[in-house]
Amino acid sequence: MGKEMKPKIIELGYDFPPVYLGVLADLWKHDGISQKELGMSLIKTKSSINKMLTALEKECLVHRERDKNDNRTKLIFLTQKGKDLRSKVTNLSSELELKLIEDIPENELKIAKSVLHRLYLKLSEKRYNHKK
Amino acid sequence: MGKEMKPKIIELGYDFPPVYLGVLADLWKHDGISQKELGMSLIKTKSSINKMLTALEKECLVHRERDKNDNRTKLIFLTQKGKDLRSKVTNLSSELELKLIEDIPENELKIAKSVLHRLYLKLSEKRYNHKK
DNA sequence: AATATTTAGTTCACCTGTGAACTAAATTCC
DNA sequence: GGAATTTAGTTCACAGGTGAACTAAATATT
Repeated sequence: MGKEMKPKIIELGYDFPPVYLGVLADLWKHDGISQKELGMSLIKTKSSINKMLTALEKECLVHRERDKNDNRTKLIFLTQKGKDLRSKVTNLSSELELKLIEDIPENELKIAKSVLHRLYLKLSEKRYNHKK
Repeated sequence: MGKEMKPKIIELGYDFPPVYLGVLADLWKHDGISQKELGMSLIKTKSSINKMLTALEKECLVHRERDKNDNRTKLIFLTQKGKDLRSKVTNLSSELELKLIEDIPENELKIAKSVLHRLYLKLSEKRYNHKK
């Protein structure tokens, strides 16, 4: 899917790895969340999130602001450009997703997602135990 | 799963990335296949396969031989060490897999696998079309 | 038979993601 | 209220995977 989206990102005048769209997608849902929260929802480490944000900041799509209630955390906000990108990208990506899943029955998709989610939970739990 | 297996690989006296076990698993099924075939079955590019084999060769687990029928292709064979590793590793990994999928109903697993497979096919087909 | 195309493998520079070590702020606990 | 611990974020070196350019062998084309 990245291979599909990359040229479209370029067409829009930007240049960042397609996966980073996940960050924007998250922010389109809830603007002003912390890097920690981003990491949890995208299942990425803090170093990854950091790298992504640095790149998106360079493209002037997001910016970081210190949280006044907790000076350790930084809240991530969309710039106007970042907000404007939403409609263009969501069209493209939902089109792609539709083509991708068009002939897979909905209930099978649901089961597949839930199985993957359970595997994910098991593995993270396991990891956690080992760290102790 | 890599995180689980890594220390066990070390314990066995080897040192290579856990994903590379996939190569060995393939060879345990069919010894003497080409790099091309390995790439297809593991869904890896030829450069990846090359890197993996170079590492496994260094650990004296596999070796490459020119194919007498076609001098371009190299066939990959397990060394004695490579063969010996089989029982130790398959125990470990099937144990891990069992723990992982123990409480996921078999039919759901089957559906999940088939959904993923269909997604994979769709995406590769799409890529192929674009390349033309 | 000579040339062009395709195919298998190698090499290399690069991309994304991460762990580990670090800084600085907040919280916990005597 | 001061020391120890925890937490959020940054930095950096490295890991695994890949595309692109290459070599050499095989196959197709004429």
